[in-house]
Amino acid sequence: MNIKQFSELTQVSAYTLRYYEKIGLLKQVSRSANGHRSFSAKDVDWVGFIKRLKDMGMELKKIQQYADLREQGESTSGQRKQLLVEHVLVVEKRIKVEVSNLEKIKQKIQYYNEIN
Amino acid sequence: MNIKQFSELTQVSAYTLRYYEKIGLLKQVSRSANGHRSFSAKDVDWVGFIKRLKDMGMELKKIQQYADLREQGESTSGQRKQLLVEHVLVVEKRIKVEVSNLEKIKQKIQYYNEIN
DNA sequence: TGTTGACTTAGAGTTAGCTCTAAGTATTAG
DNA sequence: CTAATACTTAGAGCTAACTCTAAGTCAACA
Repeated sequence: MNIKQFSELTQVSAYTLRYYEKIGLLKQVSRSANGHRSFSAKDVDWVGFIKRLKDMGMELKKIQQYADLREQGESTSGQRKQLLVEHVLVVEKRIKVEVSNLEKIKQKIQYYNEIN
Repeated sequence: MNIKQFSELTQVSAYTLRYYEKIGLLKQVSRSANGHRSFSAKDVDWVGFIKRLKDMGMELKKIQQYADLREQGESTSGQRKQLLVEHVLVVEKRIKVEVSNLEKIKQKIQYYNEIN
């Protein structure tokens, strides 16, 4: 699959895909005879996972660490798990803050309702 | 209260406070005889509110709109309420996504637990 | 009296994460 | 054969939200 098709499938722009490769998020992307990138189904999964981590607010640098570990093979699965466990804690904390912010803002809205 | 004291109280740097004034988040900050900014208790509340909106992921541009309405007086309270109501929906949606992301990532962690 | 330190302004620099441009090569369609 | 299209690279440009610098004013203290 060339970069255009892959871009459409993953909903990540070709610019961004090249950038991800440059910063080490996408490793060893294979090339066809003419030197063009050739993406696999595995790459689709991996980019999907990157997107999820990003959506959870993980910085690209952290994701890159995960990518490095992943490249080193099975022996690093404990470390990768650890990265995820830590980030889960971050997100759980964040959700709590968001819920509490919501409460406060809803009180303010309630106040606006009362003055009208 | 001068900018240094206000900065410490609100935990917002003096740089950022001047920037907020420049982009219209802080309106009509009063000045003392020597031309220095002089902040009030009301300003403390307002910056606290800005911080909460920011923490809820509201962009400074949106907060600026709120600040504009606020400056125009009581007659705009309906519009300000509307801004908040809309943002509450955004945050509620976001929380749902985060909860679902958490679930997926926890499954992955579970998988890591099983292979060890 | 001089120097320290808090303030003022306009505008430049920083960071993350893209997004785009320029210049060039290779394949495909008419 | 020519034109359009898809790709390649290095590196510049963009946006949000700061963060800092430079140059200057002014009050207080030794």
